[in-house]
Amino acid sequence: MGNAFTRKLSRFADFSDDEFAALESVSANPEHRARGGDLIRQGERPDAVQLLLDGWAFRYKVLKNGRRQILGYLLPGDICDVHITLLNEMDHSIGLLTDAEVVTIPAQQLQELMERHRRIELALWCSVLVDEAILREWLTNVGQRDSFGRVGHHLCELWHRMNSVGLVNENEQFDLPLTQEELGDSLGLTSVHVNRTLKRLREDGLIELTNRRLTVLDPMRLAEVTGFDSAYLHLGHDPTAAMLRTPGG
Amino acid sequence: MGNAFTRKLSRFADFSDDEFAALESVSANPEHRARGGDLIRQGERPDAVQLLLDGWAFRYKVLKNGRRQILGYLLPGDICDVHITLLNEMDHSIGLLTDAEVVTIPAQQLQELMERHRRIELALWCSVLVDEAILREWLTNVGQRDSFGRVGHHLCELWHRMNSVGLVNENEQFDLPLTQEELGDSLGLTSVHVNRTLKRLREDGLIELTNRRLTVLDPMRLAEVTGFDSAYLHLGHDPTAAMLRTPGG
DNA sequence: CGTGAATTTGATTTAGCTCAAGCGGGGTGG
DNA sequence: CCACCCCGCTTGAGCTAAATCAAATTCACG
Repeated sequence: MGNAFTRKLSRFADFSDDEFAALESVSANPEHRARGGDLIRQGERPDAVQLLLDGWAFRYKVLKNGRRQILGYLLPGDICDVHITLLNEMDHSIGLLTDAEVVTIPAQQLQELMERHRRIELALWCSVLVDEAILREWLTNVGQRDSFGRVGHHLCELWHRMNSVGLVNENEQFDLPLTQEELGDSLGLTSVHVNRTLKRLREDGLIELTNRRLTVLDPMRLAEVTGFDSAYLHLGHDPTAAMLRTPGG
Repeated sequence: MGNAFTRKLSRFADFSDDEFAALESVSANPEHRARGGDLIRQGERPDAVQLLLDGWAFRYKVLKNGRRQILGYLLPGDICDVHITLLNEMDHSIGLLTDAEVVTIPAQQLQELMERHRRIELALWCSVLVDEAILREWLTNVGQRDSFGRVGHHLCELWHRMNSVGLVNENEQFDLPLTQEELGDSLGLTSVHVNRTLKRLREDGLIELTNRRLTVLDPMRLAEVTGFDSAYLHLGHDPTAAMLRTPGG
C-alpha cells in the first residue's frame, strides 16, 4: 500500500484516508532519470520540488579548490527542499547516485497541500528536523572519530535508515550504491583510506562488502564498537498527534 | 526598537504592529543565567523553549570516548528548538558560553503564537532552515578544508553573523567569547593546533585576537583566502512575503 | 600577589594523504 | 565471441599535517 513517499511520511503521522489520497495524488506519475545527473544545482531558485520515489540521491557542495563534500543521502521517499521557497537560493546541489524515479511537484501545489492538511505540513517539517539531526551526527562523526569509527558509524547509520524503510533483508544485507570515492567525500577521507578502513572492518568480521552490496554481519557489535546510538534518527513514533487539537481521522 | 529576538526574526519577515507586539510580549522578562550551565541536555524532552536574549550559547554532543563536538552557536536573539515537540527527545545539549539573559516560553504558548500568526511561524521555520544551511557549511569546513582555511572560514562566518545583528563595530571588531579549546571542538582540531593556526592568521595580517576580542583586519581578503561565500547564511531578504496570500500589515 | 585557567611554544609521533602501479570485472565494439 | 578498455578497487612506499606530550608564560580574578 502506498509508495515510498507515503510510507516515509507515515513514520511521522497517522494520516486519514483523505490525507493519504492527497499524498498519493501528488506523488503519481514519476519520471525516469539517469544516474550522474543533478536534480538541482547550487545557486538555482526552482519553483518546483523533486520527490524521489526510487533510487538514491545525494546533497553536495563543490569548493573552489575542486574538493567535494557530500552532505547527506536521499533515499526512496525523500523529498528535496520542500521549503526552498523560504530561502532565496540553493546553497548546495543534489545529484543522482543511481537511476531514479522522480516526481516534480510545483511549489504552488505543495503549498496548497500543506495549507489544506496541517498534519501533512507537520510531517514534512518533521523530516526536515530529522535531516538536521543526521547532519549534526555527520559533523560529529567527521570532527571527532578516527577513520575506523567514522566509516563503521556511517555504515551503521545506513543500515538503520535502510532497515527503517524495509530495505534490509533477513541476512542483514542491502544495496549500497556508493563508490569508495563517494564514501570518502561523505566522511572527509580519501578513497584510498576508505579502502584500507573497509579492509579492517572486514578483517574484524564486522561487514562484508562486495559488488555494491553490504552485509552487516553483526549490527549490535558494529554499533557497540563505533559508538553508534540510533536515537538521533528519531525513528518510530508519531509526533504530530500531540500538536493537533482536531481528533485524527 | 525591539529586542534581539524581534530583530533577528525581522530578517525573515516584515511583521505587522500586531505581530511585533506579540513577539515582544512573549519575550519579556528574561532571567539571568550563569555561564557554564546547560540550557537543556541530551535525552531530555522539555515542555518549554528557551530564548536567548543576550549572551552566547552552543549546541554540543559528548561521545562515549569523552570527545566533544560543538555543533553550532546561538547568538542573541536565537531560540533553541522551537520544534522540539515534533521530535521525541533532544539528541544534543545546549550550554552557555557566557552569562546570559534567557526567556523560558512554554511550548503551549509558542504553539498558540504560531497558530495565530502564520508569518511568525514561517519566520521561525526560516531560522531553522538557516541553521541547517550553516550546519552543512560546518560539515564542509571540517571535512574538506585544512586547518588554515578552516579556522579562517569559521572566523569569517562569525564576523558575518555578528555583523548582521549589528555587533561588529566600525573597526571590524567584535567580542568572541570562545576559548581555543572551544574553537577546536567546533572545528575538529586540537586547541594546540588552533593556537598555531591563529598565529599564522595573525602573521599574515588577517586578524588580531586578544582578550576574547577579534579584529578582522581585512574581511574581503580573509573571505578570499578561505573560500568564504556568505550565500549560505541567507542574509537580507524577506522570504515569507511570497508565501502569504493575505496582504501584510 | 597568588592561583588556576588559558595561551604559547617546542619536540616527537602518527593517522591519514599523496603518488604510483597493478588488478578485476563488466560493458562495448570490432 | 573475444579483446579491449574504462572505472573502481587494491596495495605499496614515502610524506606531511595535525595530534600528542610536556613545559613555560601570560592573563583574569580574588
